[in-house]
Amino acid sequence: MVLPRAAKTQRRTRIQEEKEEQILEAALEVFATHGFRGSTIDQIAEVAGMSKPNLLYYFRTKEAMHRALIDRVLDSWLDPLREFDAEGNPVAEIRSYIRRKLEMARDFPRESRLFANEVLQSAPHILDELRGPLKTLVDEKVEVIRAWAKAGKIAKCDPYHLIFAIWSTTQHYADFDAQVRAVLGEEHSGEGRFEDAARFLEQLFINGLAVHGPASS
Amino acid sequence: MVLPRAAKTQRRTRIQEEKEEQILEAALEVFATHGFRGSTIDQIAEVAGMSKPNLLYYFRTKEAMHRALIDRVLDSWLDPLREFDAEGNPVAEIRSYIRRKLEMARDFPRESRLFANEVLQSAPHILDELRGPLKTLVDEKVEVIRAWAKAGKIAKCDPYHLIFAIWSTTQHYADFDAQVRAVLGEEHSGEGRFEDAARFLEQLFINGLAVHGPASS
DNA sequence: TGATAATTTGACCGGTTGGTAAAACATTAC
DNA sequence: GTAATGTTTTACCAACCGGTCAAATTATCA
Repeated sequence: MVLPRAAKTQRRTRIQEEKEEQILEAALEVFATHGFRGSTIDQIAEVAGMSKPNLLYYFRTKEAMHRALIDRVLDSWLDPLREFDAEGNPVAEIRSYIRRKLEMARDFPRESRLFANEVLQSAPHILDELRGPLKTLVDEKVEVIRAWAKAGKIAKCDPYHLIFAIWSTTQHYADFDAQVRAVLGEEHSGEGRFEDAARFLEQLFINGLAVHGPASS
Repeated sequence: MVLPRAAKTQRRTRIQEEKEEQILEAALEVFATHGFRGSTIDQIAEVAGMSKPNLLYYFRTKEAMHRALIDRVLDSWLDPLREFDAEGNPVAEIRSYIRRKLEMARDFPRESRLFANEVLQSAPHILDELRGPLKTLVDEKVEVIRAWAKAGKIAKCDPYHLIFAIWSTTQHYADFDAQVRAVLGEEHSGEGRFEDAARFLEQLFINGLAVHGPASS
């Protein structure tokens, strides 16, 4: 036999697991930095520390690498939203959703940029995932938020745009890191900026969604 | 003579103006969609409706095209922030800044994506502009916001992160349009989504920045 | 009109890119 | 040990890419 990926549902070798892991790690690095079209197999091979044909032994095409990477990363990327709990306290839920998203931007910026590159270029490879699993999950959480607003626990608002706002503000620190650093200057670009961002965003969203009843006091 | 760009400060031909315009329009389309590395001169030539060597007659390299495009677009891109007026009413100023940014995302999404692509890939071609003119302008407006907060006209907050939040939430609708459409579904993806977004964002930022003094009312 | 300069094109070049073929090498199973 | 299988490498290819060149074409203007 010569093609491991053709193996008929056979269990994979230890070497296969290790190498595929190595390759996907390198692919994440490169795809996140240059986008799909801007990345070359040679680049990925160099980062992975192996030859190009060796890479192509494990993934038959550049697209296969990209696909495998997306499949692996997408699920964990949606986890923070999944944890969004209908039973919890609305304010606390929103606050901790922002926290989790911001932590992901800090700890997994490459994953964020991988998707950002895709979506920015019209999502040619992940449109189905966006229209399917992502939309389904969002629709579900939108209903939760809508119920909270109806019950007067948070201000009435368009839940879709609330979710977009949380996504964009938090992922901004991963996707547009270069701009954030340039504007803040090197002196404020330490890890402390994530704490500052968290404080600001919590203030913004918590106050922004607080119920301002007709009778203040 | 053979190279128009070498013309010693001579006034440009009508044809030169027209063709350079045509080329930059096409370059915007292509660069915004595929990023610098992902774009090819042939692509731009095809969109511009002329041959590749003809393009290279007006811009000697792909980088020169990109640079010319950035120079032309950057200035107008910063206009909304420039209009931010220290003398105005804080709430009204912030509200109309959000409006203007959202209108730009709606009316000039390609310009937004051009920069997004650059910044996402570590801003290799515009880092100087970010660290120079952009930072200077932001620093200036940060002082305005800080003064407003000190005067008790808006809530105390980190002005840098406020600006980041406005940038990210508004540009989201241009840069991640594919995702927004996928999540909203085709039925809510009409132009009306910008009105919904404007309503939500104004509510979020105005309430989020309202002063909640110890004595309300 | 004709001379001159500006513009456009087709043919081409060297380097890169995604991907292949086949043989060399390593590992595992018996 | 050895045969079968799994892995890696060297050499290679055709297509594409950024860019050049010289010739052909068109616009300008005396």
